[in-house]
Amino acid sequence: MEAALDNTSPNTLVKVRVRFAPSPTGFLHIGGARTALFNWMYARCQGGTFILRIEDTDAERSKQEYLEEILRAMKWLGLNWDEFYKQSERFDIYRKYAAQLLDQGKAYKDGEAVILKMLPDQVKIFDLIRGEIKFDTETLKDQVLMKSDGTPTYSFACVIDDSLMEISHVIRGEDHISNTPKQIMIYQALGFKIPKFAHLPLIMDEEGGRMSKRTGATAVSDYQKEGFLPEGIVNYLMLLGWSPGNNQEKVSLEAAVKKFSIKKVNKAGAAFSIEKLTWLNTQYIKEMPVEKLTDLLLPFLKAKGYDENVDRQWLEEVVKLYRMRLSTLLDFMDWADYLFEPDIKVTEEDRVKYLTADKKEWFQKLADGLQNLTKFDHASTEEVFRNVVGVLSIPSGSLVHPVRIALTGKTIGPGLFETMAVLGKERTVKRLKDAVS
RNA sequence: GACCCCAUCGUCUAGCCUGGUCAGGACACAAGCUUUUCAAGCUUGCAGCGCGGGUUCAAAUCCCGCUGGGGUCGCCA
Repeated sequence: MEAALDNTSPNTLVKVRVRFAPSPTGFLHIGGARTALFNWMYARCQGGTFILRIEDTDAERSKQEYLEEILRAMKWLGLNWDEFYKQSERFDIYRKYAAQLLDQGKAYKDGEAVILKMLPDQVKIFDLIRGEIKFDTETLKDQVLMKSDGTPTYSFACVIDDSLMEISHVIRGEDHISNTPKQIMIYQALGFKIPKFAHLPLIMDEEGGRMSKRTGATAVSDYQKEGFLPEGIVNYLMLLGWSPGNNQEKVSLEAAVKKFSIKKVNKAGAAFSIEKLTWLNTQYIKEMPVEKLTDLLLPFLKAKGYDENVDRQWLEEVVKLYRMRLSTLLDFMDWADYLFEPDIKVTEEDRVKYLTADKKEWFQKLADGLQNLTKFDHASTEEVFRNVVGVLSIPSGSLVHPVRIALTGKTIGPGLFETMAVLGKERTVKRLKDAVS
């Protein structure tokens, strides 16, 4: 159905086969993840095949560590692949075709290198997103196909693999547009069928410049470490250059696949906004079941050096208390530090403002009342608190804030009585007594 | 510099193909409500078709130019 629409010759129904072809010379970049995502969505919405092809022809720069990192990030994002190839295992194939072009006189040797003669031509490529793009190959230099060391160049290996793997649509970043005419010449020399192309707009940094580590995190793994959820990242990335329509912003991968259309992808580059990503992440955290959220938080607790083997039920109570105010998983560590650290941290400013000498008596009264409780929950602690406030004839606010500081070290946070409940009687009483010296 | 791509609120976008809807939504920002604080939530507000020519009764939408931005010019991928 849709497959026929994306095809220039409507009579032949082409099976959709797309690929994401990262080079393991670095971590999976957020821009690479977007390219992978769009390829994945196109494959899935067309009932096609998504291929992961590792372009590791450069033995010097390719690292096993990076390869593993890329695979891990792809899985984490939920971008599963149907077929997997490594170019380093296919060198014989590239050599064979290089020899063929040499035999046919279409390429020549320069030392050990094999070079393709460029013929003056007008090439047109059909881009699903941009329409027809015309190039004049006259200005193109002869292209190196095989390097002196016997390994193929990017374009040569790419063309051969795309052909042999029967890639129907080459979906890649806009930075590859200028490579396309060169590759077309290789397709033609080889007598291969030319696939359709779709060049995605580039992702820019917040200022509209080129995305780099200088202006923010670029590796998918960095965002994971910062506590972003794959759902949030994927959702944000798909919104960069595409819209599901109906004014929808929050869209799951499954829902997006149902609506995806490569032709609706924008042509203009998009600036990456960490704030919108963060907002989406907040939405996913809020709707996440407490149990699952708690699971996801455990590795962060461990990384922070906090004891992750605490009572599970208690931990879930804490998570419940903070889940509505988390933008990232990492935020939880800041909120809940007072529950894991032996001592609270109070700024000098807050100490002077809230923990004044006159609070000593108030805190003592409150501590005494709380000490007598057998059941230490929201209702019972509040009852004691109201009582103390009544006896002292002070507005409750004048005690609430100092107490929050004394217990958590923070001026902000959830309701005071829920806070007391998770802190527990022993620590609550102790911190009240120790607060003012 | 050459070649190529692009252009709607500060940002992401809908609308453009098949001209005629107060140019719609979201993030951010501001205000209000709520409230023991901070968030969250709800309500409201602010803000845009880069410029200049055409074509047309009518242009964000079609055409041309300009300007601006981006990309590529490796025996890296």
